[in-house]
Amino acid sequence: MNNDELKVLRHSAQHILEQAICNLYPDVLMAMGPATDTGFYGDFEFKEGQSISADDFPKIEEEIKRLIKKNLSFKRKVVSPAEAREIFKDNPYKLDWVDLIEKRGEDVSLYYTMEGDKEIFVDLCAGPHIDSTSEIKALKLLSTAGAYWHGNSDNKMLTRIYGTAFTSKEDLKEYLHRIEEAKKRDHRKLGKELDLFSIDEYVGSGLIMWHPNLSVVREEIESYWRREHRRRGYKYVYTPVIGQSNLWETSGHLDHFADAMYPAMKMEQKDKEEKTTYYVKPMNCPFHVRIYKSSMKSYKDLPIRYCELGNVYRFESSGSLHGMLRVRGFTQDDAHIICREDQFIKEVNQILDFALSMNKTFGFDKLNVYLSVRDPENKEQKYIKNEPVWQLAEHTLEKVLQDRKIDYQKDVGGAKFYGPAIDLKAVDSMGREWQGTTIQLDMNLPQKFGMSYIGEDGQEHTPIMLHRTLLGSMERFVGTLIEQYAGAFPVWLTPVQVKVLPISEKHLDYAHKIQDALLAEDIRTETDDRNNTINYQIREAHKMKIPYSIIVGDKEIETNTISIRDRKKKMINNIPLSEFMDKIKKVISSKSLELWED
RNA sequence: GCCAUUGUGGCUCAGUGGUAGAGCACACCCUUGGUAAGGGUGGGGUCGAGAGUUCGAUUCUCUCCAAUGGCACCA
Repeated sequence: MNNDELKVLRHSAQHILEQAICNLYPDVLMAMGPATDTGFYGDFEFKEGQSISADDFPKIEEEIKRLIKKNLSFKRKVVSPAEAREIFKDNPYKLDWVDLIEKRGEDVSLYYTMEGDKEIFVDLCAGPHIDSTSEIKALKLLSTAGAYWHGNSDNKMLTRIYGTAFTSKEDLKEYLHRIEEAKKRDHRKLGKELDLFSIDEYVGSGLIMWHPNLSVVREEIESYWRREHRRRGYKYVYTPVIGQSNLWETSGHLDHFADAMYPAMKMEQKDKEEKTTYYVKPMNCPFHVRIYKSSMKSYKDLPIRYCELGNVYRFESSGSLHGMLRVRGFTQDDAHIICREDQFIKEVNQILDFALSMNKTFGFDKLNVYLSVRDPENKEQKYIKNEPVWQLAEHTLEKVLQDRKIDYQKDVGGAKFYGPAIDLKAVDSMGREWQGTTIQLDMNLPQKFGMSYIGEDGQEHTPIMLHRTLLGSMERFVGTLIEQYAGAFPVWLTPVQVKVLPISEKHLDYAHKIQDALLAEDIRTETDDRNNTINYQIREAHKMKIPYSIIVGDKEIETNTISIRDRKKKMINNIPLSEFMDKIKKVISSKSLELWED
């Protein structure tokens, strides 16, 4: 059965869910429910005071099974809007749908659930459906959630029930198994197990503390990042974490981004003369603009590429926080490129190349590409006004993608308040998307701050400005990286590259000798000098996903060699240290994703 | 922010209207062990915070905080 057929099956399963719910809870109002890539869901409005949770699933599943066993079929019937309104006169959600369908000029189709030739249930539905519910061999309800009607937070919140269905019990079992496996890769779980990071209630939600282990990973990424930027003509800058209110007024952040900013710090009590207000920065751009403006620029100076690992803080809504992937304080691998109009397309292409190569180094070779454009319904409040420039900007970015023949989707409403963007998103262990790379055209700051350069003609011109991040933020990127590798980092990134395990205490001196020799070559090495059995030490090293364990005992000392067991359980006995050293150095310098190079 | 669920030693989790337990981790002792847990002893928790009901609350109720799954937001 292919995916489309499976979707039809699940859509039919969803109808059965609705019917089961209506049988068990006669006062319920069904709103809507589609099939998804992995299952289906249904949105319901339960009677005031009535709620539903996973505890109710067995009862509902039993009712669903009872219905499925009847070998029900589905019958399509096209009716007039008026007829549909009569049938669903007590259900405002269905009436809402009828209005919508009528407005679109589509047929209003109903699907009757049939027991033999008896109509036992009806729903508004475009179809299609399976021939008989007997095709549904396995069905499971998975979770409940709240969801707004039409996805709009001004509307009422409904109760959503998620479930999935398959054509065989084995497929369902395999699916559930896959979810369990994916959960093991969760960076929050691995973050604890591998002692990588923590979020502390005392410090605050969404604020990450990087433990020593993960700090090593970050340090390696950052030095790689710096080197690559230097090679591509970027200049590093450092800017403050706070800035005065006039900076944020001019930039437009207080008009368009204030919701996400930490509240103002007012200094009037400290000094009655000076009533300055400061804000913690949610973005680095205004600072880079001020650096640009600190001196007169010629057309010959452009493009200028300022880059910074900039710490920004945003007060993200409590419900959106998620481990390291959505946080309130983060370090963007930010850069601003200020260029002439004739340089702009080339710069965008260079950034795209840079982003793809950077992501590839870390094993992200497939990322979902989005062109983020304005939401046409919400143009007025959400975005700065300048219709012709918006259109040109969106068109130009789209053309870059088209010329490169990159597959992309449009993210309508995904544009920043100051301009459209090209966004690359990675997928986490549970299939959720997280944006890393973003390339944004800024149509706001050059004008707002009066940025200029002197052209060949001796006149002042306004430059074009691009914002971009390649990794997104260190937090989000490393979070997805943990999941990508399931905690087993490639050797060049991994916190402890080698663990030396002495068989007994009398081999400790030799173990330290090996450790010192490796440390002298900048290979991150530790010795397990706790008084434990070798089995125990191996187990510990393996649990911590350390790439190479070096085991030393009498045999190794006698022959002046080492024995290795890697984290994939491969064993190499009694080789000279120098031989191993050559190999690991090669693996590190090539940033290999493997443990051994040929 | 909204809906639902959850919150017990560092971690994973059991448990009860009469102020708490297990395993792992940790400390000490014994053991000196060759490729995924050697043995013993011990320390450690105002049961997320506050209020209420009760003779008595970790257990019941309410509020708050945090986490989880979604939705909304953001990017």
